[in-house]
Parts: sequence; C-alpha cells; structure tokens
Amino acid sequence: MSDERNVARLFPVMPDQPDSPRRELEILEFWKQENVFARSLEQTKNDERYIFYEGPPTANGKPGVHHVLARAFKDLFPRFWTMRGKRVLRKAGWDTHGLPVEHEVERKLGIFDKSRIVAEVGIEEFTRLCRESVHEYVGDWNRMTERMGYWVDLDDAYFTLTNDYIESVWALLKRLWDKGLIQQDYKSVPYDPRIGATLSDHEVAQGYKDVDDPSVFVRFRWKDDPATSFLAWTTTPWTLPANMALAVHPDVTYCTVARDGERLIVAEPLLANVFRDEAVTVERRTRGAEFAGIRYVPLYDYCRDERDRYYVVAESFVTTEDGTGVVHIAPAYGPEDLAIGKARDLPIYYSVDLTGHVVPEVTVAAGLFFKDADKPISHDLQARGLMFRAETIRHSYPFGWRTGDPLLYIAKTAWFIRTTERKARLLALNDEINWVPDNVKYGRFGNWLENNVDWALSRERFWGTPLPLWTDGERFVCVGSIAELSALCGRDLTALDLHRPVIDAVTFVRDGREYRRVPEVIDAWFDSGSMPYAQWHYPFEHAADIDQGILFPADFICEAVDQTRGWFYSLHAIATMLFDKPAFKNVICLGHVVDASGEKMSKSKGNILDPYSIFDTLGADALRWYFFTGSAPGAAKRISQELVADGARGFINTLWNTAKFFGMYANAESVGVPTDVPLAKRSEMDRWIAGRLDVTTGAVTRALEEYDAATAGKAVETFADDLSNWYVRLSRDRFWGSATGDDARSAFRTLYECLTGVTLLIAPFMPFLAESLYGYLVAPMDPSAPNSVHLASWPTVRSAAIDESLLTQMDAVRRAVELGRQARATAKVKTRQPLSIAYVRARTAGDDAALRRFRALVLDELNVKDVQVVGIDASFIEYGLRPNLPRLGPRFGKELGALRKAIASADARAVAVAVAAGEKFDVATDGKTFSLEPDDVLVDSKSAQGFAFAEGDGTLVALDTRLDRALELEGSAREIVRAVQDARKATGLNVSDRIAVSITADDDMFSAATEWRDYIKEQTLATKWELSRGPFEVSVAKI
RNA sequence: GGGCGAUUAGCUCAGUUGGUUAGAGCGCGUCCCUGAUAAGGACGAGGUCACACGUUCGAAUCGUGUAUCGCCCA
Repeated sequence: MSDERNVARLFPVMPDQPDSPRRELEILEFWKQENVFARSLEQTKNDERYIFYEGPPTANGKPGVHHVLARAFKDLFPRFWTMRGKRVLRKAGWDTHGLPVEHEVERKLGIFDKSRIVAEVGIEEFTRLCRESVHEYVGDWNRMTERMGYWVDLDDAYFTLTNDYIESVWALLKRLWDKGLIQQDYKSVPYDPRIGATLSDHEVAQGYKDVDDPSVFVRFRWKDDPATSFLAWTTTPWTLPANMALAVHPDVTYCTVARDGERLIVAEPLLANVFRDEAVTVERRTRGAEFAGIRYVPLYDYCRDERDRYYVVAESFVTTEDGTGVVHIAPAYGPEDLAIGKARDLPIYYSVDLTGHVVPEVTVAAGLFFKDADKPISHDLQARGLMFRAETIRHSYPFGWRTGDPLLYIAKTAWFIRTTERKARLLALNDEINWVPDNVKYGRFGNWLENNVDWALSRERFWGTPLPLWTDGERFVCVGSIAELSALCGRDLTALDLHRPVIDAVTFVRDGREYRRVPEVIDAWFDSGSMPYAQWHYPFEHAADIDQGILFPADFICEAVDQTRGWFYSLHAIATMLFDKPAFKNVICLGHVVDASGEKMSKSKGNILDPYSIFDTLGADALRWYFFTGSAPGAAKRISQELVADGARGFINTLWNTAKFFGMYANAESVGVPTDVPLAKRSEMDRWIAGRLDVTTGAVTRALEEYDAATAGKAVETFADDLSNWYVRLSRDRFWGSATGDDARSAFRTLYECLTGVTLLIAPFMPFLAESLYGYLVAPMDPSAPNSVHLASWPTVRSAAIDESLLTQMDAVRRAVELGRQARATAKVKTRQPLSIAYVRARTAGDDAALRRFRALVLDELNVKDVQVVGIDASFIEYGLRPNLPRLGPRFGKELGALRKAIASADARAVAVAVAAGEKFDVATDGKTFSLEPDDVLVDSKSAQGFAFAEGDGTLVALDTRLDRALELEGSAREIVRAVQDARKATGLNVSDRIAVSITADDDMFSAATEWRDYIKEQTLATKWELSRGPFEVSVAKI
C-alpha cells in the first residue's frame, strides 16, 4: 500500500524558530505576488454574500495600536466566512469631512478664527488644504493595514468627499426632506464666541474645568404683590437681562417664608440651603403647579418683542438638588430654557451677540464680554434691593479648548432631522440587532435611543457635504442629485466640485426669484452613516442591490464602544428612517486600548504604543492573537510589549515545534503526505486526538458564528496543548524506526490531520502563521490543493471521529498520571526510577474501565511495572465524605447544617461501600437520622497507609516505592541512557546519527551497563560500545 | 451630576442557572522529565473574590449602598 509518489517527496525543513517578523514580511510578499486576496474573492464570486461594512476612519493622524484592535476583529470574521464559502466584499473607506480635518488645517495655519479664515485664507484655499490634509496619512494607514494582515480592498476604497458619495448623501437627504423629516429650528449650542465656532460635543467634553463662578439668589417680585418674591438662583447672572420666565416644579411643595417684612418663595427641600441656620417662619405651603401663570416684575426689560412673558411656568425638569427650586429661564441661552421658550412661544431675546459681547441696549453692561457682565449686573441688583445673596461656587464649566474662554450656550437656528418622530421604530429595530457584548444593546445604545433628541444636522463650517437646500429667503428647495441641480440651473454641472465655495456660487431663478444655497454643511456623522448606500453611489448605481437587500444590511460591523453614539447610531438612524430596517445584524463593540497600568493612551501622557514596535519584534499574529484571546471583546485592553509576548509566545512556539517534529520524522522516514488510515484501524491514542480535533473544530466554528473570538481562540490553544504535550509526547516512539509500519502510518496520518486541521482553524486569527504552516505541510506536497491556506475551505466536523467515552476516559487517565507524578514528587522518587506497582482508586466505574483500557500508557507514564485498580475493599485506603450540595441543598434547606454534621461523623468506609453498591444508607447525628441515596454524597479517597500517594477529584494514586536490585539496576540503566542522550545533544548530532559510545562506570552503574547493554545501545542508536571501570563518564562519537 | 461597564493570585484574565477544595497563563522558588521544543511536568509561596449591609441552609455569583478606575453623556 505504500505510495511510491510520496516516498521521495520531502517536507520543506522548518527553521528552529518561528522568527515571526521576518517570516510575516515574506508572507506579505507571497500574498502580493500570488494575488491571494483577490483570488479569494474571485473564487467565491458566485456564492452567497456575507456583508461587511468598513467604518471609515479619519486618516488625518497616524494610526495607533488601538486601530489595529478594531481592524483585527474586522479581519477575523470576513476571513472566517470566506473560508466557509461566502462572498465577503471588503470595501475600505475613508471619512474625509468634518471638524477634525478643519482643526488639523487650522493648526497648521495657526488661525482658529472663522472670520479670519474667510478674510485671510479664503474658503477656496481652506477647503483645498482640507482635501490635501485628508490624504496625508492614508499612506501610513494603508501600510499599517497591510502589515497587520487586514484584508480590505484599499484600491477600491470609498471617500466621503467624492462627488458620487456626496450625491448619494444628497439623495438620502432629499428622501428625508420629502418625508418632512428635515426642519429648521433653534438649538442651544456650546459656542466659543472669540473664534465664532460652535463646538462639537467632543470638544466641549475636553474643556470642562472646575472654576469659581457667581452663585446668586435673586428676588423676582410679584406684579400684584411686590412684597412677595420668588427667590431664583443662578450661576450665570449675565443671562438675567434675557430672562423671560421662571420655572417651578409642579409637584414640589414651595414655602412662603415671612422675613423682615417681606415674603420669599422657596422650595421646601431647599429651605436649609437658602436660609442656612436662620430660623424661618413658614407662612404657607403651596404646590408648584398652583404658581403657574403668576406674573412677576422683570429685573430688566430691554426686549422689544410684543409676545407675552414674565410669568411662572411649571416644568418637571426643575430639581431640588441645589438652588431654590425656582429656575430663571432665558430662552436665548440654555437648552432647557430654549425648550420651554419654544413650547410657550416666549421671545428669544439675545442680550449678548455672537462675538460674546453684551448688546448696546442692555445698558447695565453694554459692550462687556458676557462673562464680565456678571459683576455689574450683580452690583446693579444689589443696589436695587433685588439681590438676596451673592456668593461664589466651585463647579465644573466648559471652556473652549483652543481659546480657554468660557463657552457661551446660545440658541442658534440649525437644521434638524426629526429622529424623535421615529423613536419607536429606532427602538423596535434595535431589538433585531445582535450586540457583542450584549449589555450595550439595551444599556448604552438602548438608553441613548430612549433619550433620543432630534439629530442636529447642520454645521456652520467650511469642509463637509454641503446641505443641499436652496432658498429664496422664504421657500426652500431640496436638491437630490446633480442632474436635478443642472436642470434647475439650466446647465450641465456634472463636472462641478460639490464642495464649498464652488457650490455656493450655484444659484438659479425659479418663479422669478433667485435661489441661493443655505450656508451650512452637514454633520460628518451623516456622511459615515450613509456609507451602506453612498459607497455604491446609490441610488444612481446599484439601486437594486440595496433595495433588494443584496448589499444591505450588513451581517457584521465592528468598532470601539465610543461609536455607540457615533457611527453605530448614524447607521441605525438613517437605515431606520429611510429603509425601516436595521443597518447591521451583528456588531462587536470593542473596549478601548489602554496601557499596561490601565491608563488611557494619549499623546500628552506619552504612553502611545507604536504598532510597529510590536510588528517588528513579535509580529502581527502575536498582536492579533492577544487582542482576540487576551480578554473579552468589550473589556478595556491593556497592552504592552510584555503582555503581547506572554499571550502568544507559548502558543506559537508549541504549534511551530509540533509541526517541526512532524516534518523532521516524516522526512527521516520518507513518509511524505501520510496516506489515509481508517479511523477504526487507528490506535486509541490516535482516535482520541482525532476526536479532540473535531470537538475543537466544532467549538471554534460555533464560537465564531456567535462572534466570540476569545472562546474560539482558547479552544484552539487547549487543543494545541493536548496535541503537543499529551499526544505527541506519549506517541513519540511511534514516529521513529522501531515502530511497526501500520502503527507508524496511523500515527503520522493522525498527527498530519491534526496539524493541518489546526492550521485551518487559526487561519482567520493568525493569517501569517497559518500560511507558513500550510506552506510547510500542504502546499508543496499536494498539487491539487490551493497554494494558500486562505483559499482553502473551513474544516467540517467529522462527527464519526468523536468518541465521547474515549474523550472522558482519557481525562481520567490523565488525572491518574498527574496524581502518580505528584506522588513521586512527594516521595522524592525520580520518574526515571522504575517502581514495582501503582495502585489506583478511581472515582467512578467508568474511570476504572479507562485505567484498564489505557493500562500500557499508565505503566509507561508512571514508569511502573504494574498498575492495579483497587476496589472499595482495599484495606489500606481511607475514605472521606462530602455532601453533594446541589442535590441536598434544595431538599433539606435549613436542616443542612445537621446533615453535614451527620455526614462528617458517618463511617466513611461503610458509606463508600453502600455508594459503590448503589444502595441507600442512613446517616445520623443528635438523634436525627437522614436517609440518603448514593448520589447524595461524594466519596474521596483520603489516604493510603504505607504508600506514597496523591489524591484529587475523588481519585487516589498510591505508589509502592520499595526498590529491589533489579529495579535499581534498571534505574541506573536509564540514567546512563540519559547521560548518553545529553552527550549526543551536546555534540550536536542528528537524531538519526549512529554513534560509538564509550562509558566508564563503577559498581552499580557498571553492573547496570552490562546488564542493560542492548537496551542502552538501542535507545541511543549506538552501534559501537566500549565499557570500562572508573568514575562515571560517557562520551559519544558519530560513526 | 446621569448612564454603562469593570474591580478575583505579583501581572494578564477565566469563573456556567447561587452549591463541594475559587481556576488558567505568565513571573518567582524547589524538584523532575527530555530523539522536536528557548518547550514540558510536579510541588510551593501568593486570595478577606474592592468595601459594607442584606436575601439564602449556602454568595465571587443575587439585591442595596460606598469607594476606585474606564468609557459615554452633561
């Protein structure tokens, strides 16, 4: 049956060390030359699709190690599904619009002021610089992406700044417009007046500082009863000239306090906060709701608006945590103020202009910077007897991150998408999404949807997708395509750049009125949320693919958890509003990468880790493996050189060495690719590891299907350990000459299957190592196999290979062997010294059978001449009992204490006998008797009188450590073998080199060498033999 | 200030529906093993499972509160 063709074919010789950095570069070259990624797509082009979306990064900074994290996960699942035979397009993408890009350019120019940009740089030049800046780091990103082995189509990437992309975004906006979901409204925004910029939430978050601000309590006198005042509290006195109303909580009780001839109204829970230790006389208690509509005398009345104002409203947002429970409302400023103002149609009166200065008619502080108006206003109120108390308070307030100036919350008109209109659908469609980890679904993301507010779409900036609205000052036209705009203008605009300022110059006349574009651009999150459609220039191209669900929605997306309110939301919101579907079915929400001490990585702390520092020392596979298996995906990832090295080194080396072992002996025996041997004809050891492979394959497949990379990776690690440290170690001698043909063939075949199997399993995780192993084991040996592991199919589970009882039995055997070694260690007897007998008291009848079945293995591993499985009657073993709590707890409840006592005082041997016989038995204490069944207690073998023993998990192994002369000599013989092998190794001999051995020895060693001469020669491949008397020494020489 | 998450060995992390003696890897020490291995095995030191209170026969696990850290939002 020998295969002539294979006999001559040798496996390529593997280097001693994996040398990952160098090897990975070679693999990259191989992939490039062989066009492997493109071929993997080509060979699946007719298959069912698995849709992946690349969340576009902004490439205006260098990529860091945290970007490797997300990209590793983005690579894993597409590779897995490709091997499963799906067609997985991976279109790269770049987010190119928005504030981060503008800020980068502003930094380079050193100008942070919008009006100066317009005046000194010009919008044309500025947006040109933005366009340039966007591409600056794309090269770095592409290099990193390629180096880490992330397969994504960089050549066909989408860019959000292209006309096609923008046109798609316009088309989506127009659909929203036609549904009436886009509207203009006021919005209270954080605004840095010095540079004229509305700040993004992110920028605001960066700028919070603890500062001392005024804390003033002000009287608002009743119009009908000037002796009575509401006491309102504010930390922003400069807003008081824009006051239009007061708010109280409808359900809170307010006290009218009589004091020095006046009456002050304060929320009851805050009395002590306002009046401190003062003894107050409460004249009346009133529910807040009853004050609604009461009119008061304004502090200032600069506003010329005719609309009704200066009355009390009842609003449940009012809290009683600080202040007075009476809140002053200035609709032009704070978000709540604005909301109330809109609901009640209060005037929106600006006492401060957009440069941050108090307007001229507000004479009390005219011309002052808004924050500087606090003082004169406080003094004025003091002078007019309206100030109850003025102090300072230390609290957290946002500042402009560039100017350091306090931010102004101010109501500005803006365009909104009315997402609140579709809140119910947003929530319902979220139910259909599989979130990993699952707490994000109804936690962070679900809460965000629950508290949904309208999406503020517009930005008063330069570099972004222009809002496609044209207006004559009253009416608006929303433009949904270039063709539409061309028609309106009466000229072909196909070649037009759709960015500012060019697009701003496009005007048209309709019904005799000129239409100009509104000045805003849109939130860049809308760009990225549009990528499912805009990356394909929908609906101008691929309309059917999207509408019929071929390229939409995604099966899988993955980003870090900070995208919950970013990309995850924008994708979800747009898909919900326009397609009434979730945009993605599965999403992995990764934790952030932090340094080894758990600190966030930031430039300022200088703890940023350059991915190349790992690529160049440990390799990309090691980093990927660490990210996949180091912790749960949602957890923060601590990272350092050492952590990555620890995480992957053992696993990579184990696999490498196991494959090297195989290649070495396969070549030594010229077996080539081992021919198949039916499972039934293989040894039990072979069938065991074959079963382990298939169990592992099943576990890895299932885990990956559930987007659980860590569980999948750990299953592979356990298998690799079983393969190397149990299967190979115990089967070593079957791989060299002395083994019979059939058995060796079975062993080679089995080991080969395991190695190629595990190579396939790690391919999506560690694409480089898998490719290397495949290149040693498969590609050069099998002309019919694809030449890359990434073109191979995912392994299927051969359920016939899984023999459950064999797997459990091997566990029992391993347990017994480990205990035996432990017993040897306790007795300080080397494993090399043969012993006469081991006694094993097994936990179950099944374990008994296992030990009998694998008797030879146990003898060998424990180096004993005999092993006896002892029954319950073995007199030298003593027993202990433990209650089986999961069974007894529910049944006995409060009696458990007594029962435990009864079990502890029972005759353990008698109970053990009953349990072994499957009989019921009684235990008793303090006059109480409990009737128990065999499964109610766990029997431990506690000690073995007169033997070296070890016990664990109900199994006991006892060794007879007495030595006779024969055992001693055999032990010495094995010492000699070891000394010769050491010498072979030290001399650098090949494993198959024949040697001449020369031994000097005295006494026992001499006797042993004489008696065990043939054994020693055979074990050490010695063909020449010299033995003389003298101090023990061995030397070897190659023949 | 609010939401979400985390807190388990020196380090990095597992820990199923509450149940027996809380585990693994790395590191450290001692010993062992070695025709692949810079590998492997055994043993040891190292734990108040962040803290407090509660529920329960029984809590790392469930509840409440507190502390610290991270993220998101104010």
